[in-house]
Amino acid sequence: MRNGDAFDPNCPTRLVLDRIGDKWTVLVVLILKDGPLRFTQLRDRIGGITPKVLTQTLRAMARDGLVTRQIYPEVPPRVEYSLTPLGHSLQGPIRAITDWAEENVTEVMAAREAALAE
Amino acid sequence: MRNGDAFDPNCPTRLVLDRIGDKWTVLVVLILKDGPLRFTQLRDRIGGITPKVLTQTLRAMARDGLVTRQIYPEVPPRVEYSLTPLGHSLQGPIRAITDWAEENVTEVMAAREAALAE
DNA sequence: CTGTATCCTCGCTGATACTG
DNA sequence: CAGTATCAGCGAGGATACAG
Repeated sequence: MRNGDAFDPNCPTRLVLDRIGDKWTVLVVLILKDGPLRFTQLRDRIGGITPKVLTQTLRAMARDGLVTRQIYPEVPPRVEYSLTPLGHSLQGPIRAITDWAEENVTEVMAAREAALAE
Repeated sequence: MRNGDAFDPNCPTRLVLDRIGDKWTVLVVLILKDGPLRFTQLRDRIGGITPKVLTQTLRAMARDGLVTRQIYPEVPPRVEYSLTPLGHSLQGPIRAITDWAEENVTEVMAAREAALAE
């Protein structure tokens, strides 16, 4: 099972890995962690993301129960996205990664330099 | 900086995220954690990976200092791959993810079911 | 404001075959 | 045994324009 976890798309590990591997998803989690934001706010904060891709990302996250989509029937229309408790809990694993990254980035970069020198 | 971490390819977080998002890299770490293996052994254990992709994965990991490539000048040739201490330490973040996945998979799956029902 | 609808390109993956 | 070479195909992702 440990061996097969990348081949079964239904494997929990694979599932989470695919989401965490997506840079937009990680960014959304980090940006939404302080409170709900509207579509345009998200877009501006992230910067460089097209509306299509942002929509895709948010839809996927909503499907998986990571964010909720709150629609206010006003004019002009307003939609707010916020993290669910599940989405908030994702910060744990993400933190583990960013911490590791900050701790070891110098070593990784050094390895790359060394590889280039060859 | 927290906002920009996905756009700068040199950002440590982005760097690690890209590697962890790659299913083959994660598998290699998990499989090599008990000791060195040869190219063919890795291929057989992983199953379903082509030599080209396995080579690409191992080269990338070697560049980043995650694995070492030990060549024994024998006939027939023998090459062993093993995790560096840095590679071993990657198990921490990976564990954080797999743990989260196993803990929350039911909730995620439930959210998906609910989304489908709509 | 909050998205959809197209189109297009690019990189990655896998299949297959071949070499030192 | 341990790769390299080559090619084809697919799908994600971005640019742009438009709609409710």
